Amino acid sequence: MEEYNAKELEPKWQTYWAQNNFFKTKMDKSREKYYVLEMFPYPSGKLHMGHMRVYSIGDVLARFLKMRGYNVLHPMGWDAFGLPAENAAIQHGADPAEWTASNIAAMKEQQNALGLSYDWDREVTTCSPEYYRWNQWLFLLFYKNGLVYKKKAAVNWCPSCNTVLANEQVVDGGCWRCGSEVAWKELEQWFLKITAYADRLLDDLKLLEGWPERVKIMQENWIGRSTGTDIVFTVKETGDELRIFTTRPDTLFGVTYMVLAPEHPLLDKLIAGNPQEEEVREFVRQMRRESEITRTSAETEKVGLFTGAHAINPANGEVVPILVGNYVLMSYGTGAVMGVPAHDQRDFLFAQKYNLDIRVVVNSPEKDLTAAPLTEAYEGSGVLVNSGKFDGIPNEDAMKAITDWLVEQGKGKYQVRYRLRDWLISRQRYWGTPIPIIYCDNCGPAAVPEEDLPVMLPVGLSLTGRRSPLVDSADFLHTKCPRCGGGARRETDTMDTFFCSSWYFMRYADPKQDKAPFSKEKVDYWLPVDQYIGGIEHAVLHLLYSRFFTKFLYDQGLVKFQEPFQRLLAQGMVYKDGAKMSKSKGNVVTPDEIIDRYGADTGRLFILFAAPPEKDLDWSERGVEGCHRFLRRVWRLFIQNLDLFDRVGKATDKLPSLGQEEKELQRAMHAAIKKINADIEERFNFNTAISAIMELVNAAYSYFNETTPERRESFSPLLCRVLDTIIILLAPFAPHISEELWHRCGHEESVHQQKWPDFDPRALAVEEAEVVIQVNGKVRGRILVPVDSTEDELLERARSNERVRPYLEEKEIVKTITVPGKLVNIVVR
RNA sequence: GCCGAAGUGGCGGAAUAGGCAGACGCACUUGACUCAAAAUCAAGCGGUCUCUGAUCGUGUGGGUUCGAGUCCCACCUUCGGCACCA
Repeated sequence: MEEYNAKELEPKWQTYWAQNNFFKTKMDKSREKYYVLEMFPYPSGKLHMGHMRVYSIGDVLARFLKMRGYNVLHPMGWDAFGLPAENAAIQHGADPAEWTASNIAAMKEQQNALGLSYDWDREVTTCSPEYYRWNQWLFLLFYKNGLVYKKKAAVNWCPSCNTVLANEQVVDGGCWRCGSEVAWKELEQWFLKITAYADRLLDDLKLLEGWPERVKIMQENWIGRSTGTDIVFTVKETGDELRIFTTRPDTLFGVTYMVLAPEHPLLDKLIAGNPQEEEVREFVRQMRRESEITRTSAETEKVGLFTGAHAINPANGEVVPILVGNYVLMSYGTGAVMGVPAHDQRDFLFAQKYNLDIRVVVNSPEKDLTAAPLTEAYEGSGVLVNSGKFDGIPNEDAMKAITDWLVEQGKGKYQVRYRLRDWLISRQRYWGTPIPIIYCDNCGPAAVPEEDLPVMLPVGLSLTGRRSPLVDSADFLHTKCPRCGGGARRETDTMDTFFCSSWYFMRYADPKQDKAPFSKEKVDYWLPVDQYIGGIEHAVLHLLYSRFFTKFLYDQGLVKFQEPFQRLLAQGMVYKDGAKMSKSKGNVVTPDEIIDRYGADTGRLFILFAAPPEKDLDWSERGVEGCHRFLRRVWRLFIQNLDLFDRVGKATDKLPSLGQEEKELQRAMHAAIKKINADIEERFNFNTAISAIMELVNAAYSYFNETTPERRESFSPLLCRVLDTIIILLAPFAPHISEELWHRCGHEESVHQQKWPDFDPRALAVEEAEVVIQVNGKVRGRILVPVDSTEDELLERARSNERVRPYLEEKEIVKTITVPGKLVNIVVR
């Protein structure tokens, strides 16, 4: 018998699909669309198992939905700007553009070898001028709307990548890409005002019903909204206003000191001429050397220094010392805080250390806190004391009462603050989208006029690794001022690559458009993405930025949707031997190896069968072999029974009425269809969908073992239907073997163009069902009963069952519970 | 410390609305075929015991219920996120 040979048949069908333009997608307003998207990769040149997993998931969905009748958009592209290309250039003298292009070609070949159903006509490559031109266009749109600004700020600097990083790109104090410890640098940088959208980014998380809860919570934490009050204190010595933010305005009368961030603008003036001046200056210098990350880590001890100045509490006129402290951040709130040691544990420890006053202003309902010195801060609720006219008010009410009172006097206002900071988008690197800004000594910074876009990234520069070659490229640097026409120079910073990936999913709708980023009509039809699939590592990077872009484009009237991704699937990681695959551990298995040894179908099947998509997966060579064995088993089932298919059409009209075995097989088929539909559509549980196909194949084998060839021949139309259905059900998971067997069975057109089957509830209906009999909740017997039995009949049969009877003897039946068609429970005493 | 997810056979995992715990697969055991092996096919496969049956069993301890892997309370362990955000 002919053996299953994946190596031979897989390339054959890949070519067939490509030549017949199987995966080309056209806009068709008469049909319902479905947009399936996997996060596009960085073209590193090599596909790893994580890629294989995410693409396999997406491909099953795309193929399944296509067979369900949707007009499916399933594109692929390249997040092609970024550091590795540039580093390869520095280390091996490669040309970043060529290096990237050859990596793309290599990866695309691997993707095609996996049998992925992409519409390659829509391929998007972010490092091509046709794409990054629209990055620049969008940058200018943000700029015109006041959402891009340049400011000098202390920013995260990765010494190894030689560039700045956004807050989201600092992970545990290190660079997200290379892990190097991030330093602190004062630089003038471009920022995107994502904080202007903080509220909407937070509130609209509620709309994302198809997102995993954990991702939404991560974004919520990252945005970190707190509502409170801004309160204005007065500096006693200078009369300056000192503004702080607090979420506990009810404790205002308990303030015993104030603390400023080392970078606070008032500090210089406050210490001038004081005995503490030099000491404070030294402290500030020291703080500026440390990054915000190390300075504010939980392990770092709080340090404070008296400035010599004092503040006047607007509530009671009290004079309290002003300190400077390492733990106060200039980048959050106003860069200054009030200290209430009695009601904040951090303040309490700080006050103990520096011997500052501790005054109770919220009394505990359980214990009078004013009686003895506190041993820890009281952060709970209670009634106000030592708070003038607010004494006796519950502290929750006092928050509003005190704030209202401050507002009346012009000493405060309600305020909402966020942990989220503006997105730093400039990078001091070469391989990225040039920021379209021109600096003129006479006119200042100016936007590059739209008709001059794209600002081309020059090629053929030599890269030294010391600094961006754009800085040294006279051709690039020197230009004319768009306002006065005089000599001017270009911005040499490029954009963070996350800028590119924040809208690429819209470009797929209209990838060749050269008048705009995309045509409204096409984006209106295809977007939003119905199902997005990717790694959890982008929970607050790409996924937050893309939501921000979408909301901005919505405000500009360019798109009609406010959220880019309807449903999100965060797929788990691929492990082997309990550890992440890595070269150093020597536990790497590559998609290439698997395709070579077993074929793409086996690899896809294993990766989908071994675990549900959102869970981590442990790679198992034995498991892969098991899946390969299953495909061979399917292969044999068909190849050995091809003669059945020859008879189709001849005997259809005189099919004898079905025997018990045929009915069972038919029921097994409909049960499998029902389960698989639910598993794919509602739950993404591909692992159980595949096990349902296995069960159906097992049922078919059982039938073939139990019946004679003559009998099978007389039922061949039914058997053909069952076998056809097996191929169709298998097609999204293992597309090549399915196509091969489909054609071998005598079909002309592709299996992937078949209509997906629906189950027939009538075929699923059974005449008799097995019912479990319990006595006091324990299974004591099973009976086969007609499904239309009444409750009384059921009970009677249960009671008289010989296995059950002994448990009922000399007992009183207290109660019975029946679940129709399933179970009877008799409660006895 | 705070927030979240998870904990089921030797292993990956299943049990979708509180109703037969362990589907499907792997590994293993036995048998058939074979000179033999591989492949394939068939059967078995949670623990314990007095083994045609009984009993225990879903991280631990309690609870709700006729009935709990599933719901509630407390705890343990593992993983992930946040971590002086005022």
